[in-house]
Amino acid sequence: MINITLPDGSIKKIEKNSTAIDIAKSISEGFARNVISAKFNNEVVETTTPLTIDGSLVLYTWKNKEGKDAFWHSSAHLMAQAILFFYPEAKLTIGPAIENGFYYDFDFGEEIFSENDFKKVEDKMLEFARQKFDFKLRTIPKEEALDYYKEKNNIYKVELIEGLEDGTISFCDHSDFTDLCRGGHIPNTGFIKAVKIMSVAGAYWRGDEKNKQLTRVYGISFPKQKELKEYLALLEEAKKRDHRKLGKDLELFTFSSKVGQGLPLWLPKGAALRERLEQFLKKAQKKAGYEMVITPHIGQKELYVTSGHYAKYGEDSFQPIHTPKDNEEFLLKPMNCPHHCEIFNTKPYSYKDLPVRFAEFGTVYRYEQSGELHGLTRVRGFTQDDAHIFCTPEQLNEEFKAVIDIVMYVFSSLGFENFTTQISLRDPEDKEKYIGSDENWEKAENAIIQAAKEKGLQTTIEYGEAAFYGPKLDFMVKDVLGRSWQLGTIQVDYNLPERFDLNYKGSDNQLHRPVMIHRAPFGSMERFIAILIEHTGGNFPLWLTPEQAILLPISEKYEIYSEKVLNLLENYEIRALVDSRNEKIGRKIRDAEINKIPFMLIIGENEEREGTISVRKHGEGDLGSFTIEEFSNIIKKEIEKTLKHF
RNA sequence: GCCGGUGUAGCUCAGGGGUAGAGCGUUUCCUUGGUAAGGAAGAGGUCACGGGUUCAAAUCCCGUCAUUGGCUCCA
Repeated sequence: MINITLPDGSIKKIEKNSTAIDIAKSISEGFARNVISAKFNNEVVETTTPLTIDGSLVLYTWKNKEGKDAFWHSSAHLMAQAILFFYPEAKLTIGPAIENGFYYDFDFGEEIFSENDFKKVEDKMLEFARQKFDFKLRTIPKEEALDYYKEKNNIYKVELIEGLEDGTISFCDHSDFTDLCRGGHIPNTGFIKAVKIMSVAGAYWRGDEKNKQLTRVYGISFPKQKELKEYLALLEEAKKRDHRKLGKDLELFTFSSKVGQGLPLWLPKGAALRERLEQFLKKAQKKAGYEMVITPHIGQKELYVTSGHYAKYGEDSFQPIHTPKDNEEFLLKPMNCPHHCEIFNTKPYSYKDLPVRFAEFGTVYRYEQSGELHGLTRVRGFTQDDAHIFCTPEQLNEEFKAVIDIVMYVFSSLGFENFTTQISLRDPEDKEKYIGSDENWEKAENAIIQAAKEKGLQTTIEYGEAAFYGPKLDFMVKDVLGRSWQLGTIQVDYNLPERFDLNYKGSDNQLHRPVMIHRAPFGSMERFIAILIEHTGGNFPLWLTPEQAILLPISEKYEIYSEKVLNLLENYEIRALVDSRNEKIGRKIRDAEINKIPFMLIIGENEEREGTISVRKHGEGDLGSFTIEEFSNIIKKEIEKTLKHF
């Protein structure tokens, strides 16, 4: 007998060689039918693995993340089986579960696998699934494993096995399919009731561009057909909030192939919205002691040689602009920091002058690979809400925390609650990618970790995500399709001050190096607005939205009164417009609702007589009649709810 | 940059080797109305661009551009 401890602390005495499923059955038959994955002593085991020693066991169902992982990973095996059925020569590589579903990377050789092939693979997967093949894990000697894949000419599996310890190598079999696999499967294929191949894409072997490109097939599967339907419906809903679609519908921005890819054109409504965002931040920054500066869009190549940007990105940037005169080379600015360093350099500073904070909405240009461009979230020309703080080492901690406060203020004012904070550090394995001394890097990294801790931020640490000149604290937010984007960023930099030979005079009458903080709460106006569109679904906060109200006269007879109301609203600084189309009121309301205008003001005989407006709120309905002044108070109060003072 | 997909009216999309289609929008006229679509008539397209195959190409093939799902990259 062995003792198995369950998560609630209870201990089950059971026969040696019992399995996770056996233990689940001893709890309840119904529960056992739903158990699809298990962890024993904190390691993933098969639900059919015989347990031979005392230990703690956690059982998982579809409702747990661990259960889903096992389900989807097993589905990847099933998909590989189906694909081998049609493409026996395809070579297997890896097939993990991911956040939503799974993928499997294949080397199809000369064959092309495309969308047209999805249906037959799905059907074959379901056909196999229904046969309820058990997933069986077996450990085999390294030599045997290598021979098996060498025989099949599968260099990928051979490479994987060569990196493994003998004795830890296992294969998973189901039906006639077998695959190198470390385990974590559902009991049998019968649990998989619904499958969908989502997409196909190229993916480099081991994520390295220099390696061969494999074909990655993405799929998702569910224990019930209904859940698949719901998932697909959810995806459809998400697509409706896509900023590229809403940006077009709401006339915020556009692109022109004549202007060039990745170069957004802001339409009047979008430009006005962006302007309001800028004013909002400028106001907060002014209170926080920032000074605005303005710098040109180009700079001499030499500037970027000094900063180190040229050595790092020169080849992969927009190439230098040449003037009619010989030997003059200018670069489109990819960053504002070198310009700001030169502003700092225009006069001597005492420690009493610091910190100095230069802010600029600086438009920068970066040559992003064409395949990377994406709506407003990844573009070639964009505007950073940039600022650089030059301070003494002693001031660094306080300054950094003050910047965190601004970022949090920005995020809360715009209703971003689902963000994560990530500390991006150097890749300790690849220090060549970065400039500066180990000592300074350590100081900078510790400064960020310390400040984030003092501010109580729940951070994750990502190695290799730092900028080449310094580590960062990044604020990450997801878009509608679940992709993660960096918005706000705060960076500590000991390197550029050195490269630009920045200094200040200390109380000891000696020259010292300032520390530099780069920061952008929005990140870029383009990306921030893109994510804001997706998070709000186009229903922007009232203070930001293009039109706050629309006047809907019942008929032409009330147009004069409507114009009068419009003027009054303007006096209260309410952004409004009139729908004077020859349409019935129902139609005007419908269109205003679709256009996501927060308030609809209906104007007819009664209102003209009483000197009022009938107010209808977007998504909510009729609120009743109000005077213009009362209505302006409604707007004012609603704005105050979201827009706090910094 | 790489691997797939897509490109037809302002928008959303159907079609597909032989006269270019729908809904919405837009224009004009009728209607003057009370909280999510009033009626009628009209205008609108070198089917992304350039080559090729063919008696004939929007349709098939090749290339380019743009766009899109990934990969790589992201100062």
